Amino acid sequence: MTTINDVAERAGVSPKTVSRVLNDHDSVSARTRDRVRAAMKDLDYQPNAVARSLRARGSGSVGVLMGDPSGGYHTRVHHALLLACVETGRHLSVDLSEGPIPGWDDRIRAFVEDSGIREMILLPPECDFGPMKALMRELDVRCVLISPTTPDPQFPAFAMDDRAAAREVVEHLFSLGHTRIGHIAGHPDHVASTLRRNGFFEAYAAAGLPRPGPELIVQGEFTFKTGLEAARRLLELDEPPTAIFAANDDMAAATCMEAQRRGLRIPDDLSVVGFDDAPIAGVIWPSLTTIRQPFEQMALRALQTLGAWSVNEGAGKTNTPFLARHSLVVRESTGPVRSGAPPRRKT
Amino acid sequence: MTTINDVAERAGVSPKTVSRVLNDHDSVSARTRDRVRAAMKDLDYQPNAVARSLRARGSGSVGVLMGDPSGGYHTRVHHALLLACVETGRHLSVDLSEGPIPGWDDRIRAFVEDSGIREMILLPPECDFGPMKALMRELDVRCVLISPTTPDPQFPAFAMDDRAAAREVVEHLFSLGHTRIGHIAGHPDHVASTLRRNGFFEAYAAAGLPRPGPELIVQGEFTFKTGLEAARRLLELDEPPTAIFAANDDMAAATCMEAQRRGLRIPDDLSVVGFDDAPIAGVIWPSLTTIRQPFEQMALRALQTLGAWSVNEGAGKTNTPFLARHSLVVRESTGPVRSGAPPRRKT
DNA sequence: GCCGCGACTGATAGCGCTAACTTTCAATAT
DNA sequence: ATATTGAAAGTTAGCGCTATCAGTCGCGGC
Repeated sequence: MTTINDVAERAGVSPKTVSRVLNDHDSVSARTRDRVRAAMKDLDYQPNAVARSLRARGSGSVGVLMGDPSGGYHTRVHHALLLACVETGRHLSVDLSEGPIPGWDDRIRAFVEDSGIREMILLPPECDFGPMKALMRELDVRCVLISPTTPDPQFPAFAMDDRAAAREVVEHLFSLGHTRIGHIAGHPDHVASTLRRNGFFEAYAAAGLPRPGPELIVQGEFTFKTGLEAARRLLELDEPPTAIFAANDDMAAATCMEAQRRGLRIPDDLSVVGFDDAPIAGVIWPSLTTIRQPFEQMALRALQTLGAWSVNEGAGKTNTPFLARHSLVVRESTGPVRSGAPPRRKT
Repeated sequence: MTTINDVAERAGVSPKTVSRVLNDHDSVSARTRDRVRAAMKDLDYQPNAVARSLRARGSGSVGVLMGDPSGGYHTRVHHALLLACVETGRHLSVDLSEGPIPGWDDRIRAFVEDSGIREMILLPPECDFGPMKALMRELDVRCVLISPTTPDPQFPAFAMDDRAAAREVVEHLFSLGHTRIGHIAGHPDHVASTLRRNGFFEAYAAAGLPRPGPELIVQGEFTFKTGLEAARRLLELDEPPTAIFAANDDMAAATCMEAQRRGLRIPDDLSVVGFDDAPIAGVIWPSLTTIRQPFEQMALRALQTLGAWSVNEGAGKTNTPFLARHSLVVRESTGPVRSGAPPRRKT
């Protein structure tokens, strides 16, 4: 292993000067700098990040806490974070978060100290957990929040605009001629559910159409099973909707399955839209029209914010999260409303 | 921040003695040890892992490379690894692996050196990538392989017994009275596909039943879409199978959807079995009977092997991977064969 | 011609921890 | 009682890097 001393010796300068070159510090004459650079290249020198961390009291890694990945949400954020880390030249340290079980704080403390973490990304649900945020402040770890339920003036936050996205979904369906649209709402405990439902209504209001009746709004819980039941209720209405907007992809997939079980063809007899662009959306048949959450953008902005922290201490901390730009992904599950013959029904 | 010196001073001993207590080294008298322990507790002392890493030339973190998570495979391994890390008191550093693009080796090198990684888990497809393994040896990083296609005598490997698992699936179906079973094979490039199909045949041989004809074996590619097409071909046979064993859960889910579209009820008219216990398996309706891959066990054994490396240098390196114990998860998609009326068909 | 100034560089001392070596000292052997 | 142990503790010297402070050197102003 070549050290800074080897480089110094070869370049005929002191180690400190090499260090200066490494960090673009102070004033180093062009000639010396070139000589040092050459020596580094000759010796194939790689600065030892661990030694640096010791001095600097903190590695260049960002920490992130991951919970149960089955929802797919964490997985996608995780991937986006990895991409963002590549972009910003960092590395990612991951620890398991198992909720506020006894001793959770000691584990986090150990995680932060062992990994030399000075920056952390907090995802749901940790980003809304007060004691966690307090611990971060105590450990003097810079934090950003991703999709918090309630923003915190102490930390910058990044989220997407659920309301606007839902509105776009409905406008897309309007443009295909649908006006009788059912909505399968998400779990009542999640703000996202409310925002998406509000967006749904808002689109109607903006288009000057009458607000859909309560029979067209069915409560789900983000799961496939509740989606199945909700779809059943919508499709058994005397006047069933020609399109269904589910608050996530699992429920949308369930809707497709239930509809197909009843002999309806998608999108000819029924259009279906999901939300999230979860893996299932691209994989089932017909593939789902859905909203792609802008994970990549949120992750990149989050890391950039952390990087710029020292420069403008406290900038970006605000009550309103930065809203990243989502996109509507139109796939096979939506099509023009079939005028004329009403959808075949089959009990 | 309290250091080892603070503890030493408080306990009235030298720093080295504190270090000895910390690492259970050498001989320290019980009285001194207790005194040091007390001092550590009093001062709420946490050893600085970064400083340790500097001396020890390597942190306590394990590295893992993650690719595209959409298949769900990486996600589940990742979660299992986190659990195993908690168990073995380690931390996980993750980097993105984007295949052999130019400069991949420099990135890996930087990852290993920046994070002070001396241990690494190689997942598919990296675990079969020769240059990657060569780089690991060059960097003197201890590696274990998870589910390699071809084992490598240089590194311990952990996998599951695909053949035996497939056989169990078929035996489960036998026990429900099914004898005419269709198989949707996986992507021909994956060994797992071959192993699972071999297990399928083996069960017939072991039961003394005639080997199923070629019309009952349909090639898929592990995707939902190919599963749909394969299921269609099986269900349109003149004498359709009463059960279908798909080589993964996506294709099994597709089979369910296709069957339901044709008016077949699951499991009354058709039993379906998947493989992997992917998230989709528990989420769709009916939930899938499937094989649970023993990720947790593989991950734990992998980390334990890394931990025991120094003790018995080279132990565990063998040509045959350690086979972790899978399990058959019986859910709602399998049931006894309906004797009497043949399944209703609907074109 | 000497002083002082600024640009550049080097010696030194750690960051917190541990390995190798040395010292201390009580218990035993002679 | 003295030599001989060896367990128990301390001393010293770094791991690789960087901050502090103290130089060195050339150059213009008085």
